Formats: sequence, structure tokens, C-alpha cells
Amino acid sequence: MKENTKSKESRPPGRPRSEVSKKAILQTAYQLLKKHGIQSVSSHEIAEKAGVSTATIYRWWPSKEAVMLDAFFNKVQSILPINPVGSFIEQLRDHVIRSAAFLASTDGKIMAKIILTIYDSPTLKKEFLERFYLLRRSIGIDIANKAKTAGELPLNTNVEILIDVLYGPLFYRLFLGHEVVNESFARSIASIVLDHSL
Amino acid sequence: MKENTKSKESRPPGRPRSEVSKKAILQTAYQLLKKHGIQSVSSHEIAEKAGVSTATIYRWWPSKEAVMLDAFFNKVQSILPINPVGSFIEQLRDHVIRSAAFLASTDGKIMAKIILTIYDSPTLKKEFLERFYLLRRSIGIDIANKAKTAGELPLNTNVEILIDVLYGPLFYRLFLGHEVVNESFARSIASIVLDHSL
DNA sequence: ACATATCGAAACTATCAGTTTAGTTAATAT
DNA sequence: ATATTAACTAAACTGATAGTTTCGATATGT
Repeated sequence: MKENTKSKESRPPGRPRSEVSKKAILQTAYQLLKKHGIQSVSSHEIAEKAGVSTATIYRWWPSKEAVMLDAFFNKVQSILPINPVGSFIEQLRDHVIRSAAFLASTDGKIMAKIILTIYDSPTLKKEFLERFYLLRRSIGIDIANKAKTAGELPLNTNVEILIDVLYGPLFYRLFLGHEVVNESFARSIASIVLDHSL
Repeated sequence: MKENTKSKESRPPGRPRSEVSKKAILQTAYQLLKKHGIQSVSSHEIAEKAGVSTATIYRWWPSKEAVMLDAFFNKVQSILPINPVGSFIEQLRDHVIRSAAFLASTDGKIMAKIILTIYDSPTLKKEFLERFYLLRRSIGIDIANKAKTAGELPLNTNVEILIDVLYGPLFYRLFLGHEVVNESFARSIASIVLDHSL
């Protein structure tokens, strides 16, 4: 079972997968995703613009949506870290505000489309949560826990719920589109939740 | 089959629209929507099960998505009124809790699918907001304004934002699916926002 | 040289949104 | 009655596209 340790030297027989094609597919998919929606991008268009065959795409991904998800991960893997300035509460507030800027950006809108597209697919949803969302979420969870330990938040604070209340309204506006997601809104949320300013 | 004894007011010339077909289309669309997602329901399947021609569907609706939207409106038009018991704040809290139950229900999940499907269509999104969402939202806005006037909320409260903070986290969980939307969660949100219980 | 697995090109299948056509039916107006 | 108007059905049709298959070529390890 665990014999299959892959070293740099041992390589399975046969022609190896083309890294050039892989990168071309993911980058092309992302560019098209940025230009149109997911639905209006066809697999043949990706293949043509990436200079590969559709057979190659489906050799490595089970569906168009899976390609899109991977293309998104490939592009936006390491953004929105905590800025460790000020108290933990202030770091959390700052992170909420910068999250709003991300959601309002092109990448944020693409993320929204991804989330909506994979809504009905348990497999892709799980992959999105595990490979992207929960990693990001843990940044907020961590800093909230530190605030708790430091006495900046009550010890009985439910951190999971706190995070949902802080970030949820941002996503809410993003999906429903009834109002804009901007810094002012993010500041108001943080004030209501963290400063009890109702 | 003439069964309809409508008023003999002036009616435009020509064969009138079949109310029977209209209802059959909307009801069939809703049932299929409940069973599968929007994407996996075909217009031909709706036509067949409703006993009409696809031409009739497209005679009255511009797209499959528009049919789905109408089918949803047709089903869930008058739910979730305010229960006028207790203070205005308590009525608001109660409404948030009952909204969570709605979102967790089958109709709530269908609504989520509708929202995701129309995300990229400004026309359908506008229709959804105006014919459904903003009407519901105004229920919360109204009661929050009453609470404000009654001195249960500070006079400088931004009601729009308050509503987003109260209801946003519910939709957030619904769309992301990282946690369940239940009564306990709704109560926690209301406590944090309305009782400053952090 | 041989085995293996990838590659691109292109044809192919299947599905489906939406349209068109042609004939039929239900209403009003004269 | 008859003409007019518009909705109706059935069914064929168009165009797009997701995903598959076939085939010959190519890149590796043994």
C-alpha cells in the first residue's frame, strides 16, 4: 500500500505528462473564466486557445467544471494573509475589510461563479472547501482564537459562529447583488459585531 | 373544453391563452426543480410531463431559467410574515429564526439554486430581486424601523446593514455549505447582533 | 528494439435550448 | 355563417457543446 513512494528518479514507464500543456490549459481556462462566465466558456475553446486537444483535457480532468476549479486554485492560492499589526481584534477587523476588497475584485467575482457552479456537485464542493475555503477560513478562526486567549474576546465566544457573522454578510451581498460589497460596508459589519455598535 | 366562466369584459381577438397549460407548465417545472437541479431539467421534459408543446413554453417565457423563476414565485409567494408577538426586537429575532427554517427547507434549497442560476443574468436577477427578495427583505426592514422608532434600537442604526448582518450569515452557510443552517445558529446570530452577546 | 503512456487532430455521439413549419382550434367581429 | 386573429400541438429542424473514440505520432524507461 505505501510502497508507492515516488522519488525524483523513479518514473513510471511511458511518455510523461506534458507540464507545458497542463499549464496552458489552466492559464487559458482562467483567462476565459475572467472574460466570460463559466457556462459561456466551452471546452473546445479552451483546447483551441491552449493549443491542446480536448482529449488531453478530459484525460486529466473529469469535467469542464473541474478544470475551472483547478484553474482558480492555480491562480489564487496564497492571498489574504493576516497583517500582524495592532491587537488581534484589530487584525481580524483588518482582515474582514481586505476580504471585502477581494470579493469585490475580479478574482472575487470568479470565486462567486465557481461556488455557484459547483453548488450541485458534492465532489467539487468538497474539493473547493478543502483545498481553498477552509484554509482561508482558518486564518480568521486562528486570529479570533488568539484574541480569545489574549482576553480581547469573551472566553465563551463561539469562534465558528463569529466568523460566519463577520464574513457572511459580505458573501450575502456578493451573491444576491442587492447592494455593493465595499470597505464601508465591511467596517460597519466589524463595528456591529466587534464593537457592539448598534 | 370550455369550463371557464370569466367576465365578459372586452377581450382581445383570437384564441385566448390557456390557463390550464400555464398552470401545468409552472407546476411541472417546480416538481422537476425539486427533484433535480435546474441544469438537469430539460425544456422538453417539462413540455412532455406538462402535456404541452415546447413551442408553447417559449411562446410565453424567453428561456428555461425564466420558467423556473416563475415556477418558484408561483409556489412560494406568501410565506414568512412577521409574527406580531412581543417587542419589535423580539419579532425581528423570531423572523430571523423562522427564515433559517425556510432556508433549510426544500423551498429554501430551490431558492438557492435559482439565485445561483440567475447570477449572470442581469434581467432575471432584477426580476428576482424585485418580485421576491426585496419584498421579503422589506419585512425585516419595516420591523427594524419600528424598533428604532420605539426606542428599542439606537436612532442612528443603519437598518439596511443591520438586516444584512442578521440574514447574511444564513445565506452564507446555505451557499458555501460548510455548516448547517439551523435554529441554533439563527439564535446565535440574533444574540450577537441584537444582544451584543459576544 | 520494445513496451508503455502521452500527445494532437479530427471525427463522432448524444443532449439540449430554442425555432420553425404546417395544420388545428378557440375566441371575437361583422 | 364567415372572416379574422392568435394560441395551440406535433414534429422536424438548427446550432451549440460536453465528452468520447480512433488513429497515428511521439516521448520516455527497460
